[in-house]
Amino acid sequence: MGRGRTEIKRIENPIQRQSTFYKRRDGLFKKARELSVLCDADLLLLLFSSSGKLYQYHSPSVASAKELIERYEVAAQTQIRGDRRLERNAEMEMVEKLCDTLERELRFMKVDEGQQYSLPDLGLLEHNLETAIGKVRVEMDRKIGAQIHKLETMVRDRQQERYGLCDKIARVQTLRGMEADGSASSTPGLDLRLGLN
Amino acid sequence: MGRGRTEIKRIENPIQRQSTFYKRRDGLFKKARELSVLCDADLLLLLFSSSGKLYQYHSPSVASAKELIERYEVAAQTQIRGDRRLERNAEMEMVEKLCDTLERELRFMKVDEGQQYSLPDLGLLEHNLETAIGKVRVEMDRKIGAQIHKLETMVRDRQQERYGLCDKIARVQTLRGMEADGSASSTPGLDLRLGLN
DNA sequence: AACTATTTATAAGA
DNA sequence: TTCTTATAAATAGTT
Repeated sequence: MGRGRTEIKRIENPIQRQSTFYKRRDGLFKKARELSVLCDADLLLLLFSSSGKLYQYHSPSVASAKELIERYEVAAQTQIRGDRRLERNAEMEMVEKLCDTLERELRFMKVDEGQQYSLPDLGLLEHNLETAIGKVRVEMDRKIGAQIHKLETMVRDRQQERYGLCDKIARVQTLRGMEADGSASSTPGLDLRLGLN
Repeated sequence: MGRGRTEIKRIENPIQRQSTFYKRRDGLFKKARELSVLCDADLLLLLFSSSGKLYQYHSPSVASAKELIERYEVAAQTQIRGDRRLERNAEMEMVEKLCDTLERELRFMKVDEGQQYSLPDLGLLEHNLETAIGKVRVEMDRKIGAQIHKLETMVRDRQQERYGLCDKIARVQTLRGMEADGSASSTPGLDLRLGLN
């Protein structure tokens, strides 16, 4: 649109890129709103400009972006059924499938007034459901463990970096002798800048 | 665009709504791609049709929707700083802030060759970081606990429903006498339909 | 799915 | 930024 055909590739001129970003961002948000209203669809649009600033839009029908993200996470798992990474989410999926099936079975039984299935069958269902939940718990523990491990690694890395610097400082101080003794116990400026109290 | 001005309100005719949904969805995705390429922006578009089907688009520059969602969660917290629900995520934010600050401090020290801060200050940083991580762990445990509780409630509800049905079955069987004795131990049809083995 | 008459978006210019 | 305008692009109604 506009004067002259536009090639779709990165705009190198930063002024022009910024201008185009504003115009097309507004256009995209408008189109998003129209689609959600016209077709009764829920939608979330997260947009990070090249400078890292966040712009977001979500359809008025949903309360928050978080709500749609949660819905997405459920739906995405269903969508990748058959994918190779399925294994990682197999337990979660199994619980969902089980609940669905159970619901369907129970509905069916209600219609037929208990003539179809025996108590042992129901017991089997119950047992399988409990097994699945056990697996979900193990998986959750595993994931939490991984996250904690990641954090610990992060801290360790920082510590190592710090120790390296401490060595440097010590060497510098040794070279200079012991003229600066009272200044080592507290540096309020740092505390203030860190804002930790 | 198109013949006749379009009012932006829900299309009541389902056929027309569906048709419009497809056309505008394609248009929106195209615009999204163009914006991300032209302006070097990262974006994520989650779209749920009125029937609940998920469509998604994310700019080629990011590996997955999950990646952008995580980035969003960080950015959104910064955005709602001052909001009341801040408290719930205070620990997470604190760790991030700490890491940022630490990085900045360390960079500064490198430039000034260890003349600015003492070892005790660095020890304080280290201690604070460890405290923050402890808090993060507690929060993670709390969240996991809540999820497990939710699942347990779900299972309990299902069990109650089942037990109610079992009573019904028992009553029906009692009324009929004991003519059906061999059929209670296994019902392969159910197993097959459940697909649990 | 395709076709077009129109409306709408926007690139360039001011 | 913001507005204006010439023109490209999207799409509503239709087949």
